[in-house]
Amino acid sequence: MTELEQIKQDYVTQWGALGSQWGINRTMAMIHAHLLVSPTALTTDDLMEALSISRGNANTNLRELVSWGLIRSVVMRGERKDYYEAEKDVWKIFCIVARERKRRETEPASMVLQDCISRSKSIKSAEGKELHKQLTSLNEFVSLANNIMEKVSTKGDSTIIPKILKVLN
Amino acid sequence: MTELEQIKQDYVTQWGALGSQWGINRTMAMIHAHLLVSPTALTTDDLMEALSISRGNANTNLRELVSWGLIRSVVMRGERKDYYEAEKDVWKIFCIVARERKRRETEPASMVLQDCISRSKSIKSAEGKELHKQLTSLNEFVSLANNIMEKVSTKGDSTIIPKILKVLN
DNA sequence: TTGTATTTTCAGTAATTAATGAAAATTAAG
DNA sequence: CTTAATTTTCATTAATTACTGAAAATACAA
Repeated sequence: MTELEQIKQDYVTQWGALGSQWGINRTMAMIHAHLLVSPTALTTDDLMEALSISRGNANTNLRELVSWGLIRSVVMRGERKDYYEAEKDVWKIFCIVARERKRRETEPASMVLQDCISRSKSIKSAEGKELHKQLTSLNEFVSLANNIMEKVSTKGDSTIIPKILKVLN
Repeated sequence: MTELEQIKQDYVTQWGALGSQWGINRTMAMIHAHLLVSPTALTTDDLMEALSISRGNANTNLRELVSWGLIRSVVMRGERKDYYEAEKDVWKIFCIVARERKRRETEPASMVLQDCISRSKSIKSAEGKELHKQLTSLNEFVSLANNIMEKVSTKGDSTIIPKILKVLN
């Protein structure tokens, strides 16, 4: 194994280990990492061999990555196998992650809160009013995060971030 | 069970179910949700009873929530039991979440990338140069997210968010 | 200091998620 | 249309995470 291959393998392995901190499974993170640094689109067989995983596992996680929008299927003329490549533009990755975070985290949370807020609205007791107030306050935070991610993920302009950083400084 | 109690229970249960999407376990999310809407600080026994969980489970998750900074232990005069309360200021919650996301997600990811970037720097092949380039690009994205979360979590001023939203619009 | 209250720990169990590998289903080439 | 390549599915197993409950450790009151 060359130094290059060792570096690549370490990167993919460690990236995979971090996956579970991000709420995705290790294999999905490893596949993504591998495709991110691959100069060419790869087949299921390529990935099975590179990562020592089963065909079923590869298939499941490739489909999940496609649903995230982080990778796409590529048609290769003259080939019957599906090829996959990763989205490599870091700005686009950023938007995808923000969008998916919104979809999987802040939107469902806000829906739960809104339901409980509307149900608690008509409760007259002091305790009920306090619950209503607290849930409303919490929903403001969640909606705010939702709003920020919505805006970030729909901005087609990578110059937006320097502007945000300017405000922060 | 009153309507109020039903709403509270639904909120806690559903919040708990969302926890696994956020990378925390269901019980930890439920404890946090319960403390967030509790008018008073609560004991381990209170939580055990309210959420039907074991003492060991309660202890483990309370300690984890304390390490996140989302709850704190409260000294009650004349009481031997530990009481816990949640941080209820939504702006502070926002900062805590940003800080912990940074600590658990973007910082470790950036460390992995930086290590691999420095190791790939001396590789002369075209493939090595391409790997170096792609890892560097990816690290820019991760460092950017890191930077934003650093700034957000250390700003002691809740007026910063309207400014960010203004830039986004 | 003793006894009891309280918290923490941890061996073992339970629950959930991830993965395998072979069969079923689908697709494409001849 | 047939055959083979390829992908998807799914029953089962494996791995990982979460939880229990009792014992150990710690803290506090008398």
